[in-house]
Amino acid sequence: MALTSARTDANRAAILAHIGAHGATSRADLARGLQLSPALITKLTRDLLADGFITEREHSPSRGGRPAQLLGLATGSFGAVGVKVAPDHLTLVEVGLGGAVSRTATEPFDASDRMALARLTTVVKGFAEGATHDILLGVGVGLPGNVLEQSEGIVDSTQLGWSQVPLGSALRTATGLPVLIDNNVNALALAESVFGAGRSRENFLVVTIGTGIGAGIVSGGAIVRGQSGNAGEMGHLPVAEDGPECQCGARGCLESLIGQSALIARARREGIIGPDGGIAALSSAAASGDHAAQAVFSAAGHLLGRAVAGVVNLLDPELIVILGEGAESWTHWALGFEPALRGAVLPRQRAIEVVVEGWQDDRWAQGAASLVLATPFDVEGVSGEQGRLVRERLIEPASSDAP
Amino acid sequence: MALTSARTDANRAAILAHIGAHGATSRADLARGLQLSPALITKLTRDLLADGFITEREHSPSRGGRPAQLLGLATGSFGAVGVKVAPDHLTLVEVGLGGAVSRTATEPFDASDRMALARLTTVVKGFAEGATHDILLGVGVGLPGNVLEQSEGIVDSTQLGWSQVPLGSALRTATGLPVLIDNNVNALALAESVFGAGRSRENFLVVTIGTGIGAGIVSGGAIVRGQSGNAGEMGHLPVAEDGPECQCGARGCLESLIGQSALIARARREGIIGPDGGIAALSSAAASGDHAAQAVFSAAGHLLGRAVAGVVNLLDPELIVILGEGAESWTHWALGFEPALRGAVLPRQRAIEVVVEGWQDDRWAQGAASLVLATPFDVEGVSGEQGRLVRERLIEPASSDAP
DNA sequence: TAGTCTTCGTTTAGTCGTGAACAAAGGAGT
DNA sequence: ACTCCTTTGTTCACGACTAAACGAAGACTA
Repeated sequence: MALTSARTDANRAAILAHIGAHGATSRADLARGLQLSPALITKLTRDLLADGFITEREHSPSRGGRPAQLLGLATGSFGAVGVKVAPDHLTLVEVGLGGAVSRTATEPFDASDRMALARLTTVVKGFAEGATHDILLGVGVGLPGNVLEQSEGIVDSTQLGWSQVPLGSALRTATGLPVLIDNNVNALALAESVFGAGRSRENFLVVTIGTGIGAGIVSGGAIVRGQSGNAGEMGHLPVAEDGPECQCGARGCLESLIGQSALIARARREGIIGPDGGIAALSSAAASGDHAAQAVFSAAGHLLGRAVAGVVNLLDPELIVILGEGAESWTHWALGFEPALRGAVLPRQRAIEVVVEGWQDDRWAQGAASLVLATPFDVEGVSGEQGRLVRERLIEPASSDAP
Repeated sequence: MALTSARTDANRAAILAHIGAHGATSRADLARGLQLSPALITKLTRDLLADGFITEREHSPSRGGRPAQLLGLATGSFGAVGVKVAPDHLTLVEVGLGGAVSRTATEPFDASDRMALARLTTVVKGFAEGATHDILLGVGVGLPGNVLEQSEGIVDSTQLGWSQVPLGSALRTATGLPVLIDNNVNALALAESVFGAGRSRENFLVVTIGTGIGAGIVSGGAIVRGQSGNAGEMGHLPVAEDGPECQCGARGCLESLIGQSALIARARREGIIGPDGGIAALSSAAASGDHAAQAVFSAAGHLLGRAVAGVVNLLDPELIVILGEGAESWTHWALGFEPALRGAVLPRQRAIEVVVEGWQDDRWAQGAASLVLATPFDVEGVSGEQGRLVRERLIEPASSDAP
């Protein structure tokens, strides 16, 4: 290893992450993309080349001047693990620096079990040990709940029935890797921001349709977390003055009207599905042309559209990304959603872009992994101690000293 | 002037601004407050002392160690002008670095007049010429509308009937000062963040009750502006499915139900005020005990409370500041607002702090002035070219070269 | 076939900022 | 009085970063 100081060099990490995210890049583009001087890029890339983290590739054709020499990541080097924690299963992925998924796994899981934490650490440890990348930068975890202490990774989640669970430290000792934990919608928003439809967008909204309705808010390029990390609770926007009582205690919350259980209840009441039928039955009924089933979705879409319109008016985003298990039946949601959104939004926003992402279950896990991959971009060390550890691994992977 | 390079030194400006905002400060506190090393503080304060911008004051009593030497601003130095533009009048203030108002003026104004721009520049120029501070750092303007180009200061405002008005360049040439323009609610939120109830708060909401309903959103210490600077349009949250048609074209917007004209219309319909009565009549009726008038306000408060609850659930702030001409009758609004807010908000937010600020008309103008005073804090040069000019004036006020 | 232009990358000299060690100035216990 | 502790402020050596000048390598022009 070069004799650079042992301290974390954020810019070295930023260069590697940039190349990982954008592919092979010239020094000049790095300087522009990272807002650093060409001089510094020269120095840092020289070190990175000497240390074997990057290699010189072909020259890109000249655009009128000296042709650029591309720099690519040394192959097979860095990866990260992402874990999605759901009440009844775990989804794990391994991704490369560019966000590409190289390996996935799904494991049964019971979050309410007494041994849930032990089970989780075992599964993650086993998965991490089979890594296809030389170096894992860390483990990202997304879960329906919020993180009380980022540094310690203590977690609260009503959906999982967890209270003050020291998930972070448990995973850290089990794997020996830095662990970053966040709300799953925030993780998804981050993934969209770095790799997805939100790339190079500074202000957008990620709306998730699952059992409930969630929102990830990206404003000015940063995820809006709020005071205690609970921002994004779109499901509890009050939309109907005298609506049904919601779990949260209030009346007329969005979720109490168009959450999964509300849709199922209505479908049962109207005899569209049997008294034991679930959301899958309702979806397939709609898919096979049942008008009543389609009406359930489009009515929900209408309400969602009006609610999203309000949020759009409030936050002025340039893009809405719609995602989640519920988006499977989006064609039918859209019938109500589109006119309601366009009709209730302020005139200048009438043409706002809406992207519906095809649903893959490992997407959430990929989002969790991007918690790790995005840390090098964190200027302000939002990710704290664990983020610093990730950056350190990016520079001195194995604490090896000799060259 | 010292032989420091002519380029803008953000940290010098930050030191001056910090002392201005917090009063005389020790070097050690500066280092902590500005997140700079004591070594750098020593160097920079030495220069600032030599240049006569700050002076050494008394020692503060020891707290167990060496007593701190306080540094204060050289008296009578820096100020800024704030202008609030309303359809029918202008409010101007001159404030010191700490935000204290030293001079105010109100001028009649007709925004729809052909000569409005000329009138505005004349008034501002005259006001700036009577400055009580040695050096004016710049002019801040708050108006109901949005700024298309910060650098050029081109302004759109439906409320003022302005389209693409080059307000910034006009004021700049008239006064020779840097000019910063922003939406008035954003300016207010900034003022709250720097000098008001939001000081040292990272996430809060400013709700304004005027002719319409506005919101300023501060998240992570920064003002949420959205893609095109139009964030904060809380008045157009859809709240009633089949509400009256709003100016914006949609149905059931919050503003169409509890905006000033809606309240007046209802009061007239119910005979609380005469067919020519305005909001003042309604307010005084409520103040003098008219139960029907009070009911109008509390019903509006109920709707506002539910809407704010939704925003609180969405953004997870720690504080709500309520402000505006309409807040005069807040005692009656509160009757509906408080239970609606506490009832519709998620349990963990039930005790969220609500601050109602006494109304002074020059508060908006003070907010506008804080656009200028806050620029030194801008790390990322959000305020752009004009912000840079403000910082330059903070360091080399009069372009004088000899010491 | 030069000459000019554009873009890329490197070198050099100097500025900005930090950590660490240290001097200064008081309080508190013995 | 003496020592120990805490906090303040300074000095010094060093790393991070940049601006500016320059060399390199192609395209375009005439």
